[in-house]
Amino acid sequence: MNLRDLRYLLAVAEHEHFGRAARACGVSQPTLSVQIRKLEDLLGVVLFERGGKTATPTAACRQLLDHARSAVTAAEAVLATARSLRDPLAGRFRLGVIPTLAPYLLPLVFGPLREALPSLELEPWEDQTAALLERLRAHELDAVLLATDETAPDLMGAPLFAEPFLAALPPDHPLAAREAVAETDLARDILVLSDGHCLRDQALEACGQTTALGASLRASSLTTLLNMVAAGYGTTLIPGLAAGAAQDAGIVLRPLSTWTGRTIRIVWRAHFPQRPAAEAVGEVIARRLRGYTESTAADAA
Amino acid sequence: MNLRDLRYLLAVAEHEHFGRAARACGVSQPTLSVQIRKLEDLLGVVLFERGGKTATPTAACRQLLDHARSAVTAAEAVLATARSLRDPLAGRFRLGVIPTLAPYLLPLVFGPLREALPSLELEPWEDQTAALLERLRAHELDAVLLATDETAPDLMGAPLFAEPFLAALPPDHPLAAREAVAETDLARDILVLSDGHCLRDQALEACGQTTALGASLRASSLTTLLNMVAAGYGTTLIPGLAAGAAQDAGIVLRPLSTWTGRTIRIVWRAHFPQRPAAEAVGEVIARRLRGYTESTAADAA
DNA sequence: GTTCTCGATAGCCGAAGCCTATCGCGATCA
DNA sequence: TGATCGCGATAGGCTTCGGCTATCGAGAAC
Repeated sequence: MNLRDLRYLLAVAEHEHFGRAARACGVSQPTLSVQIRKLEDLLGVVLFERGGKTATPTAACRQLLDHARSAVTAAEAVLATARSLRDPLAGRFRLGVIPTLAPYLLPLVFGPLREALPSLELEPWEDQTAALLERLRAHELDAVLLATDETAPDLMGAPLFAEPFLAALPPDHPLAAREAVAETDLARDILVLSDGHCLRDQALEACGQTTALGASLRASSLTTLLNMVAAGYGTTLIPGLAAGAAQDAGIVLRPLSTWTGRTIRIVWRAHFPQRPAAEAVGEVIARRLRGYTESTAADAA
Repeated sequence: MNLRDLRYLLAVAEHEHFGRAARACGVSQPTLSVQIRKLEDLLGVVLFERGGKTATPTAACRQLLDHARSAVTAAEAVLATARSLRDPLAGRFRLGVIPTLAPYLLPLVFGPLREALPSLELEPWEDQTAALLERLRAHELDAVLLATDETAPDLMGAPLFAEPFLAALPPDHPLAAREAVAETDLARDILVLSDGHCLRDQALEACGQTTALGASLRASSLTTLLNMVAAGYGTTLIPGLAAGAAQDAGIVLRPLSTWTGRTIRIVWRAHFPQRPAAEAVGEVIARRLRGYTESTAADAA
């Protein structure tokens, strides 16, 4: 049985006339006659009483009409829904962002994203790199913003912008007197985030270290880390976008003597069909952050 | 778009695997791939993310699944309902019966009908001949039981049994002394039903008259007519099946000297598709009334 | 590197659906 | 009563579509 058959059935039942129903369906009258006959054979039920002038639905037919109608309308709902979903730049878009980036980047890009992609419903999700990738591979996220460079054959991505690291010092720290700071100078009393944050590893690596100060001084969030630095527990490296928050916390920022930083990338599954949306999101973010490196360096100076 | 396409869609969405979905649908994997691809083209929406190992429904797909499911289940409801309606001897059967027959015939045949046609839901409808035919032609009745012989090209029918007329007399009427009564003897003081009852015309015709006693003595129902006869207002002809009711009313019944009566027929529309049911109903009634003429004559004697 | 799995593609075949032309029946009208 | 009209059914031919088998190419696993 075919949806077409049901449409024919409904048309004949409505018009009580094969010719008019055929015209309404856009087919010839013989076509309709044959198909209705076939449907009657298939169902084993006479659907219409062909009188001299009219074709009247039988009692059996009338019991089938409701079901037929709901089948046809449901099928049309499929088409209608698909039509409204056709735009790849529309619909829900679940974007994962690492915690050392989200609070500082998202406020900058929400506006431009809403403007450029008005029908994309952006749903941010904040978690650490490994968790984000797991969710991405499980189709629970559509794309993620990462600061790491590893690649995988099942994933694709695009770099968006380079974010410099800045030295974050207590105001009374000896290094605060310098114009720029060498990473190795920080190594002595550097504080880092807890395990799992990519920034932890990157900061340690930049200073040429593999272990940090005592476990009791590992901060679980960048905000806490900044508060610890401001309180004089030590120094740290912060990502450039967090500069504003750091200064608000009363921290002195200094550029590093040699440029060091991380590259923010957007990453999606290689087979992700909404790839245009991911690329568009990336493009908007990249455009918003264009020329960001220089201005941040200027702010810090 | 086809119901088949929706079934395929549901299968792939459920199994998240083209090969297994194909096996579940009973088709080859290429068939499924092609049809899903076509559906995606038609809808303008990517339905599945084909990863290395699995095919995952996209967000858009998931929004379509409910509609697709309800379309498929509604279509299956059409088939299931049709299957349950397939028996032509099942379902509602609206039977019109004339008022001078219904109260006396129906009690006799309800039992046999229930027994012979257990899934036929008989709905009796009592009205005069003209009204019954109108409802029959309007598809508001499926068949009617009539006592008239006229035929029409759009109707078909079958005779069921012959019902004799009996002379109905007040107990003290002079004719009550005779063994049999001639119709013409009744003519003098015959009472008849009101306009519209076929029995009225038949009774008058039997007596060779065209007008009856004064209008004030036209009864609107056979029961009233019997009561009038019992009260001595006059005589009448009653159909044989009403003999019991007449005797209960205290009326003397006599057979007519020459057999006179009416033939009860069942009539349905020429194109009526449930004709087997109409014929079966007629057959059951005819069988129940077989040999009825003689026994009634015996009762009256 | 080899093998296995999975989905996509190619090429062919039969069924199904649609069309036009025509028929047959019944109703209507002259 | 015969001609005409309207309606649904039927016949024959064409095209499309959905199905199959065989095969390919990509990616994962051994």
